[in-house]
This record gives sequence, structure tokens and C-alpha cells, in this order.
Amino acid sequence: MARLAADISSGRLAPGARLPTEQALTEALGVSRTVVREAVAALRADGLVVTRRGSGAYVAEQPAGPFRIAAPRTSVLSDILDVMELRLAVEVEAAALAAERSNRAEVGAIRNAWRAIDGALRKGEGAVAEDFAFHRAIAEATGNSQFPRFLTFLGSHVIPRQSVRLSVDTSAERRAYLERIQHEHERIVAGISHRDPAEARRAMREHLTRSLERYRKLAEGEKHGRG
Amino acid sequence: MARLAADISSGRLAPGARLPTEQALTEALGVSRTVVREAVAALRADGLVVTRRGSGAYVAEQPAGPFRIAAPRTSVLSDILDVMELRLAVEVEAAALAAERSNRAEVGAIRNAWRAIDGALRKGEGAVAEDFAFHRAIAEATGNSQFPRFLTFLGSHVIPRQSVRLSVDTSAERRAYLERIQHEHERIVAGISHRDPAEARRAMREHLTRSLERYRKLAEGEKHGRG
DNA sequence: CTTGTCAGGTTGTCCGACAGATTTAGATGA
DNA sequence: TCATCTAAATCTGTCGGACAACCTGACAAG
Repeated sequence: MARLAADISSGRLAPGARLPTEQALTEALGVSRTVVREAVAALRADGLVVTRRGSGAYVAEQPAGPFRIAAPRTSVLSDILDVMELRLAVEVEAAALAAERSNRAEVGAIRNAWRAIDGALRKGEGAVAEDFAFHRAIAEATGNSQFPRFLTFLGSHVIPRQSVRLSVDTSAERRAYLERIQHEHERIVAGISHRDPAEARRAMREHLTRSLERYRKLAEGEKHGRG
Repeated sequence: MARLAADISSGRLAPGARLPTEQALTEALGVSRTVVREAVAALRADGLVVTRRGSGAYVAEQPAGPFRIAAPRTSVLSDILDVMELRLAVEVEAAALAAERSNRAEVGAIRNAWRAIDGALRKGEGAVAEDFAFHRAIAEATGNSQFPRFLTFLGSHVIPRQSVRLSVDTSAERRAYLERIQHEHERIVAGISHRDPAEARRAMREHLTRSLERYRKLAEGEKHGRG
């Protein structure tokens, strides 16, 4: 399967070209047809090949595999930072687009998400899920479905590690930190509801930049402290 | 396969939970084991489940599927615009990061890519590949590998349709358009090599915004003209 | 309580077979 | 000579059975 994928993405197998038949692959690779079928099934799932019953398997016209992010095992802190930078790029623009295009209902959804964070903080909870829902509401308000989709994708790779950061703080520090975050959120909401893209952009950028810097310091400490 | 994927992403099957055995699924769904195996293989390829030989199949701890973009059949013009907006968000930030962090070699690579476009234009070619290589060189110069990876992914979904835009112009218009593009590129290069993130950001934003606006007008014309 | 053994269950792979669909070559006719 | 139909040959999709490798839990022995 890896071999076929390499042949395709490298261009050795041109788009539209016909793959060897399953029987030919069986003989060439010395494995059973079951294994060959499973391999081309994986390629088809990634959109790299299309199969036509009775005819054969062909390289897709636009061989565009999905976008993946390295598995957790290779996700050292520096990789997380890279993903967070990508997230910053997307969210900063999303805030500006939301300020330009959001309708009343979408602004209301953002406000509700903000209040949900407030409620969680009052109960002394971490509000990780609420925080993500807030950012997601902004992405929804862009009117561009790719933004919330991509943000959800990135979130599933970054969110699980946010708890690490929180655990190092004491309870008092943690509370102060969360309240400052909420204040940053407030400024973003103001920028969007005032239809001020530049302000929304600035506020979101500062918010995420601070988050990124905190994480970067943590990464430095980790590097010097343990490894 | 769709049913299992829905059960997982909706949370009905909690992370770490064990899937029904292949035999159980064959009986429940009324299909052979071959089909069941192909379905769970697709899920495993997407990272939603992990299988352990002799034990069973389990929902992944962090069920994070890959990021896909709708297949070409649903890619009407408005979808392309959505993807282009996402690309704008990423590239604008990439230009700024490149201005901050790029080393001499990376700036040289960007310059070479720019000259390659120039050469293609002089030969009267379209320079689509060279244009993409230029943007990719900037993404590389961020030092964040996620940027070029994501840009390549987006490019494979957007690039194939750029030729549509060019084909509507006459030869003279086309030449003037390409030279204006190249002038915009020049400004981006200047911003990056002068280590001016704000200017690089502005230049890239204007460059891509214009491209987006052109495409948007085309979409409007398409909508009113044909359908 | 720990360790070794064993039986049952589960996934990974192999094999053979057939149905559905496509392609190709040959036959047929004008 | 060319077009058209037909039948055979391929090829993928699915089915069923089988065995190996492996894991799990129970049970007996120490």
C-alpha cells in the first residue's frame, strides 16, 4: 500500500493511468489477493485511486489525499506549537470575516458561548470545552463552512494537551489566568459585534499569540529541564 | 462503514470502547466478513479505530479523522471560494512568519521561484506551476512544516481550476494580468527580504484578495449567466 | 500469591468460487 | 469495407471456509 501510494504521489503513476490488476499485484508482491485488495481499498478511501468494477483501478484525476497531522507519538511540544500557529492564522482571519459578515443570530451564538465560559468559571471549572465552543462559534459566523471544519480538525489535535498547561498552575494563578483569558474574549466579541474587522483581528491575534507564547515558554522549560 | 463512523464521531461509541467483533457485525448487518473487514480497515486508515490482533477493534483514544475537502462533483464555484479564503488566511500569516524567521537560503529560494515565474512569462507560458512553487517557497520559509503541508493540500484542490479563469481572457489581457500579478509578487518578496512582517502581510493579503475578487466576479457571472 | 498451561475467542492472511460489469475479439450482415 | 451484434475473456465486488498468530481468561500447580 505504501509502495503504491508513493508511486502515485511521486507522479510515477500518472493521473488516469491504470493500476496493475489485483492478480498481477498478487504475483508481483507475493501476497494474497485479500492483502492487495485491502491496500487499494485504503488508497481509494484516501481518494488517490478510483476503481471501476469489471474494468480496473485507476489513479484519480486529481490525486488529492486528505490532510493529516502526525500521530500523537511524534507530537512533541514543538509540533504542537506548529499546529497552534496554523490555528492562529485561521482564527485571526475568521474573526475578521465574522466581524464583516455575521448576522444577528451568529453574534448571539458567540455571546452565548462567551457566557457559557463565564458560567463554567464561576463554578470553578476549567471550561476547555466551552472555550473551544466559543472559538468555533466565531468560525461558524464567517459563513464559510471550511473555517469551522478546519478548526474542529485542528482542535482535535491540540485540545487534548491543553490540560497539561493548566495543571502546572496553582489554583489562584489558574483563576487569574482564566479571567484574563475571558477578558481577551470580551474584546474579540466587541470587535465582531461592532463590525470592526481590524479590531477583531487584532484582538484575536493578541489572544492567540499570548496563548502561543505561554506554550512556547513551557516548551523551553521542558527542553532545558528534562531533556 | 458510514454507520460505524457516525457512531464514533457522534460519541455513541466512546474512545477506548471495543467494537463488535467481525463475526457479530457480519450477522448484524447481513454482509460477509470481507465487507466488514474492509469497513473497519477504512476506519483504521482514518485513525478512528485501532485493531489489536487476537483482541479486537477499539475506538481510538483521540478519534481525529483527517481533514477532507468535498469531492470535485460538489465543488461548485462557491466552494472554491471558501477554500480560497482559507488559503488566504494561511498564506497571509505565512508571509509574516517568513519575514520574521526566514534565513538567507530560504529568501534565496523565494527569489528563485519569483525569477522562474518571470522566465515562464517571457516564454509566454501560463506559469501556474511556477506560481504555486513561489507561494510554497514562502510557506517553507516559515520554518513551520505545517504551513507548506497545508498549502500543498489546499493547492491540490484549487489549482486544477485556475486554468478556467485564464482561458476567458484574450492573449493581451492575459499578459497584462500576469505582469500585474508578478508585480504583486515583487512587493511580497520585498516585504519578506526587508524583514518587514507587516508589509509582507499587507502585500500578500492584497495579492490574494484581488485573486479572490476576480474569482468572485466570475462566480457571479456564472450564476446569472447560466444557472 | 505467583506461575505455567490450556482452551476459547479474535484478528490477519490465504484460498477458491461466483455474480456483476466491462472490455475485446470474432462473427455476421449490409 | 464498414457497422453491428454476440460471445468469450477479464476484472472487480462479494461470499464462504480455513488456518496461523495472538490475546484473554480460567484453572491447576507450586
